[in-house]
Amino acid sequence: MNRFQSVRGFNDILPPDTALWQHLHAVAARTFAAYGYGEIRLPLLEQTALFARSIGEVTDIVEKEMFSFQDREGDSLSLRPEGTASCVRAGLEHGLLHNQQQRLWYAGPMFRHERPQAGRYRQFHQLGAEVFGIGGPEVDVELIALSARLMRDLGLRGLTLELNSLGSAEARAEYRAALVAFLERHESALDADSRRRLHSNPLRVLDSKSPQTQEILRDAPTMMDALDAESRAHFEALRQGLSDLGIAYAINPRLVRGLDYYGRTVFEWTTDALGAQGTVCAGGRYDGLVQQLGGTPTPAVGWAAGVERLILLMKAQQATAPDAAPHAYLCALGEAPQREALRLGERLRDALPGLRLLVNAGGGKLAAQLKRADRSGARVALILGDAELEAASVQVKSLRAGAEEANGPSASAQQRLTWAELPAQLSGLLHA
RNA sequence: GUGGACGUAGCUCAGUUGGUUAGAGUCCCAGAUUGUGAUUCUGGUUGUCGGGGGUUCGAGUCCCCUCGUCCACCCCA
Repeated sequence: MNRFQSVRGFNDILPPDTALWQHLHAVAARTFAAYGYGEIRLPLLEQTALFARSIGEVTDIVEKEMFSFQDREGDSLSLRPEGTASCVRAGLEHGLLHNQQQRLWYAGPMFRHERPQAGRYRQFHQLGAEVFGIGGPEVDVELIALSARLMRDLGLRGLTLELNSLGSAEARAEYRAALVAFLERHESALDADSRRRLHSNPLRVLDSKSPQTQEILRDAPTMMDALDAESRAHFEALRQGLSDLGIAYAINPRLVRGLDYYGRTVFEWTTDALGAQGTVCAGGRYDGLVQQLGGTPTPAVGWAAGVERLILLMKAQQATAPDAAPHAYLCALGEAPQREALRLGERLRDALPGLRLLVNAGGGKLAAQLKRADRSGARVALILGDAELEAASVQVKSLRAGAEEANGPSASAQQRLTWAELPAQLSGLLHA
């Protein structure tokens, strides 16, 4: 028997995990709304050239990680590896960026052909925010504050905010030259990966994990020292703004980005609870990208968070999602009661919006039904047999007797109610 | 892409130096007890031992290939 398997790195998300995902999205939507951000929904497929132009031709993402293919017309298309490029493209295409300020957020799957690992998948999900048309450091502060609130409201703890500035394009070019000159003097002592990056993407040498390379970097020039006056002022204002809001941060002069479009502010929320995939949310300023994609110069900042990693952290820290178990479980004994149970169920749902009612559809003995009711997490079982049907009533039996049992053998509460009395009794469950 | 560990019932795992018909717990189902759900007892279902090939009289166990998971590198959210 040759059963199908899901494609490597493309995962199913099942209950009860989906409850965590729903909770995360609900909290995110609420948080973005609290800051006046509008949701933008973008396609999964774009022209390959869009990503090559925005992310950078020589980045690993574009060189070897995109799912690219030719469609029937021979156009080269790619599944999006990130959201910012599409967001800018859509903004330009619909005039959203024309002399305007925009606060946008998005959520959805992204695709990168990497070797899967915990917290790293080929289809993964990001939650992102982008602000266009505001160049001042206050927006950087706002975006970081938003991300901080989001993670706090998800119940996450122990995250570190790292901060750096990559300066203006000119300052960065000068710094890059200085860094390359420095590293070339120590080239023979660098690890192989760093030697390879020395000429393709020298800034990435800064976050090399090789201890030997980090040793050499101790004496390397830093971007901080090379900052242009304007970027320096921007960075100072950002630091001040974060302090004003009581948001703690650590300056990490080695913090760089893998995507080419970033400049000035860059930041990352990291954790040590997730092994090698410790970055949970990252972003920065990318004032040059809109122009690079054919628009007029437009300042922009944004960040993206890895949903799988947030979920992993929520689980590790036992963050809880709101209880989604049914409030009540309706057991029906026999044919006529079973038909009536479906009708009664509809009436109860009409009467009590928000009620989570599971009607047993499988039939079976009462003992078995009660067992299922118990397992479902419901707080009460409603029992409908022929006798009850006759009297237009049900027996209401409370489950979840764990607390009672601790206090000794108490007969669990059971009472008989008419259908008319039910809604009033059950409404208490909605607010318990 | 590189290196390493690991794949045995739905889940967690045991399976001795290769040796009959592959096991436990849990879950699920049925029955008994019970107060109609917990508990207890009895019985039952479930596996091409990830897949393919090889060595052998004989492979879950050894070898090769392959797929998958995990860890680190790499990359990044």
